[in-house]
Formats: sequence, structure tokens, C-alpha cells
Amino acid sequence: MPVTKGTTIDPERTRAAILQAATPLLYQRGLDGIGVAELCARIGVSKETLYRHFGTKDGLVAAMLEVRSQRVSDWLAAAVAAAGEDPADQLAAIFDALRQWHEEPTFRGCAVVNAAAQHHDQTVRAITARHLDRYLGLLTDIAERAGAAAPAALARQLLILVEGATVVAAHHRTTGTADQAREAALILLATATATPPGS
Amino acid sequence: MPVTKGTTIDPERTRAAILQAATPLLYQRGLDGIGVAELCARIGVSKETLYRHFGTKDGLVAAMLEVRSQRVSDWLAAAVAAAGEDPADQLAAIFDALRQWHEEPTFRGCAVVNAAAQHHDQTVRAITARHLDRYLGLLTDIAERAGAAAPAALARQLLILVEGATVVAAHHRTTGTADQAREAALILLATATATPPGS
DNA sequence: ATGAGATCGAACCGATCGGTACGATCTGCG
DNA sequence: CGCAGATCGTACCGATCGGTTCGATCTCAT
Repeated sequence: MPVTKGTTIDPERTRAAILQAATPLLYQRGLDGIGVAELCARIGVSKETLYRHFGTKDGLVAAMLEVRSQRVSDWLAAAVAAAGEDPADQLAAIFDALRQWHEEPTFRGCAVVNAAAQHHDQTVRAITARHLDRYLGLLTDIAERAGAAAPAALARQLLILVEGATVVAAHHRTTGTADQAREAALILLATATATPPGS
Repeated sequence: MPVTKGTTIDPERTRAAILQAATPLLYQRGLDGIGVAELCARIGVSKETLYRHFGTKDGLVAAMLEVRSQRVSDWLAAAVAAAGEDPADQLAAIFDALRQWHEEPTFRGCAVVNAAAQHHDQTVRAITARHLDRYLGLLTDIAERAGAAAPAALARQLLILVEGATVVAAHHRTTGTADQAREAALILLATATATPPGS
């Protein structure tokens, strides 16, 4: 929300406020499910202000996806960092964090992946690819620290579990999806680290 | 395409033709990415005909999602049936079929799940839930025939892998996603069937 | 031959879309 | 004080949206 009527102390603040307020609206209603006019009305900002900051509705969408992707990744990385040294504990912490996310009443799947399912344009696809890369980096670190025989392959399997759990939790009414994914992840981790071929 | 100008031999044929022609258009462009006018023009049918058969754009979308869901499920079931008796072979066959699907140049993820990511209305959500139920039924059969200790839990883990592989294949440029999911699925199957608790 | 019904093509509807323009207002800086 | 610029509110733009209507055309069954 623009702090007052005229110039706020910091235009950058307005931009951030718009992003923060627009994110849940675009997430809940879908990128095409809410128009710019209603968006501005709910945010409490004029269209001119929004367009000066983001140029285009797509520009706003791209900016908000970027922020969202970074925030989620940071959140998962923090969960890993808080889980101690054991790679298995770190992996479990990721899926515990996912469960927490999935249980939020407003949960509707991953905003970034949902966006890619709607807009097939190149910008959104690139953001989504980077988003998955962030996840993959996190999981690769864990796989490497665990001493997996093929860390990259294991990390991709774990990424499939993370994304699969999110999709299933979003679209299928069943409880404990994240827990089942967690169990599967730990089995894959144990299998990939056991019996190193040359030992 | 309506076979001729006036009454076709069978109006049911027209309905099916509309569905078949509309499906790839809605899939490629997104449900909101193409309007009814252009849709009708590309299909080669008048708006009046489309609206008489489906009542609403949402009606068309629902009908096409239903058909699509059934077709994909049947296709996977056929792959299972062709894989012989061994549950592990049947499971592997599912992921081989997925890989084949993911490699199609027009692949953009699962149409049903994508639709749920766009339209949050109740109808689409119900279709998507049933879609996942179909997958789950297929996987539960395999888990039971394999003698898994907890077939339902294993089936859900496999469902997570199926959906996860599809999402990752759609949005992340990496090869062999289905193969990695397949390997993970076989590990989970082996783990779930080994060491029956009371033996 | 006639009538029922399916279809076309095009015109038409009100609503909404993304985006722009404008005059007024307010703030911070020099 | 006065200017630059950020913001508001509103009106406006052309385009497109989903959906309806109508007259003409064609097929089939009677």
C-alpha cells in the first residue's frame, strides 16, 4: 500500500507492497482469473502506479513469480539448515516443511509450476526452470553429502518426489502425501548410499 | 468437423469431432489462451453448434477433460496389460509409457492437472481428483499383486512418482526423467515387498 | 413433398480485458 | 517558495471475451 497519497518516501517500497499484495490474489484466482482493474482495487493502488512499476501485467507476474520462487527456496534451505548435519535428517526436514505447506488452507499447489501450466510464454517457462534448478541444487547438496554413488541421479529422483507430492497434495484429497513422499525419499537415499559398488 | 453442411448422419458424431479437434488446441494454448470464436474457426464449426452440444465453454472443457483422462488411463492400463504377469514389469511398463509421452514434441504436462492449476472451480477439481483416482487404482492393483506389505501406501508413493515425473518432464529441461522415476519406483516396490514383517 | 432438425455464417449483445491519458494532489529537495 | 515526481481517481481506448439470435441451407425420415 502506498503509504500516503503523494510521493512515498521510497518508490521502491510501493513496488514491494504491490508485489506482496498481488501475490496471494494471483495465486488464489489464477493468473488469468483476476483482471488488472480488480487487482489494483484490492491492492489499493492505481493502475497508473502499477503500470509504471511493472510495465505490463506479465511484468508483474514475472516479478511476483521470481520473488515467490526465491522465498520458497530460501524457506526450504532454512529448514535444511535447521535440521543438523545428518543428510537423512535434512532430507526429512524438507518433506516436513512440505507437509506444513500443504496443510495450509489456502494451498493450491506451487504458484510457479501452476503459472507455467497456464502461460506457455518463454519468460514464465524460464522462471519455472530456474525454480526447479534451485530445488535441484538443494537436493544435490544433500545427495553429495550423503555420499550417494550417483548424487545427480538421486537428486533428480528426490526432485520428482518433491514436485509429485506437491501436485498430489494440491489435487487429490488424501492425507499424509508429504509423509509418504518423505518415507520414499529416505528409502531412495538409503539405497543410493548403501553398498557402494567398489567396497 | 461436421461431415457436410446440413444434418450429419449422426449429431453425436459432430460432438465427438468437436471434442477431438478442440482438445489439442485447448491443451497447447491453455484453457483461457484461446477464445470460443477462434476455437470454432479452427475446428471448422459454428458457435451455435458448439453451444448446442456443450452449453458453455466450461461444458466443453469438462467434457474434453473427461475424455482425455479416460484415454490416458486406458492407454496406461493397456501398457500394463501388455507387460505380462510380473508386477515389476508392469510397473516398469508404466514409466516406459510415460517416457514415450514425455518425449512427444507437443508435450506440455498432463492436461487434466494443468487444467486444475488454471480453473479452481469445483467441476474441474472433481475431474482431476477422479483422474488421480484412476492412476491410483492402477498402481494399487500392481502393489497388491506384488504382495506389498502396505499396498495402499506404496501405491500413493508410486502416484507421487508418476505425477512428479510428468511435472518435472514438462517444466525442466532434463532428459531421462521418466527413467529415473522408473528406477525409483522399482526400488520402492522391491523395498515394500522384501522382508514381510512376520517372516 | 413436406416438416423436423442440424448446421453455417455473420451480426449482434453487454461485459470485461489490458493499457493509456489527464488533471488533481501530495511530498521531498533545493 | 517552487519544482520534480510519485500517486490517485476516473475516464477512456480498441480489442476481445463468452454467449445469443437469425435467416439460409442442407439431410433425413415420413
